[in-house]
Amino acid sequence: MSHVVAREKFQAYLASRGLRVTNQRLAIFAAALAQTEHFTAEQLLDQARALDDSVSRATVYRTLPLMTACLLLREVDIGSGEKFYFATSSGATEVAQVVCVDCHKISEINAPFMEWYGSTVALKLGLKPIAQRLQVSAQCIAFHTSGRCPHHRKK
Amino acid sequence: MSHVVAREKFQAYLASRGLRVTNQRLAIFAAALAQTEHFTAEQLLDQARALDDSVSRATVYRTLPLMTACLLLREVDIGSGEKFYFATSSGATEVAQVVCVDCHKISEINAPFMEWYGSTVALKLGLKPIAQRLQVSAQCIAFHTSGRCPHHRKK
DNA sequence: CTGCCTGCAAACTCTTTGCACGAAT
DNA sequence: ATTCGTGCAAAGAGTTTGCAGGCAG
Repeated sequence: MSHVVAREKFQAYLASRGLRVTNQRLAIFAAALAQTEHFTAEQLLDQARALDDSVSRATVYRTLPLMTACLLLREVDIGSGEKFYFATSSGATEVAQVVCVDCHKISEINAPFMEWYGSTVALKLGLKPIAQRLQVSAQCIAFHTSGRCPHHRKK
Repeated sequence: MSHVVAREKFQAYLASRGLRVTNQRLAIFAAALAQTEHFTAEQLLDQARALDDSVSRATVYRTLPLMTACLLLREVDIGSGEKFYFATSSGATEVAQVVCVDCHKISEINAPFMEWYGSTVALKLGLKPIAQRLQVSAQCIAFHTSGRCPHHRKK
């Protein structure tokens, strides 16, 4: 989805809810879409401040739910204490995450029959499936052989 | 796995690590295995205190990793802020969780090909798969039709 | 103008940790 | 005796929220 189309989608969502289009929300939106990897609220705050230094942490936390609600962002919780976010790419509706146990880098992959699986299994239990998530923990081959991961992060 | 077998497994694990078998650890162990649903650290603290009122919150948090390390408990993170635990039932190695979006009740189901899926997908990316988790969010049928869920929890 | 938005800082939740006492081996 | 375990309370991390002033519509 192009940046322009995404921005229209965001503004349309705000308008439909009677919410205002502020500079802070636009800066956070732009920073979020500019990321090439999964990011945390704190990382987004840094990036958004580079565009508009008046952006506060509170507004980032208040804007993230808006962007996930209109499907511009996907929230990913890998159980590490902090949540990650990533721009919803083109039409990929069924994705799973692969998390490197060493550097914690998150990759997304298509997971074709995940939805079918959730439906089958939930219906068997008398439930109406809403969503499903699949996460795979793995080691980079590089890490497995050399003991070091090429994408090491600080934390 | 019977209670007795499980306790032997726990004690063997402690012994193998040079850790001591204390009344508090045994109370926490017994309380954990007595649960019929997924539980939080706080709920376990209450139950363990019913068996031994000297058990502290810190010891619960220090004992949970021991019980998960020796595979007596499974840790389940549904992204709600707090972690849940559940006794590892008989031989079920491949399980997925179904979480009711209304009451947040967690059910476990067999997920036969989950491991195969993780392996396939991770290898395709040049990764060595370690573990995978699949979670399905769903509505109880009762909730879907009547708007109320039979297992409503307070929080 | 009106009422939603914002930044700030304090509050909150869950979990971890430092310390001095206590108990298992 | 030694050494590990424990309770307590404070610290920590991430996120949410109350409030008074600010800005979009």
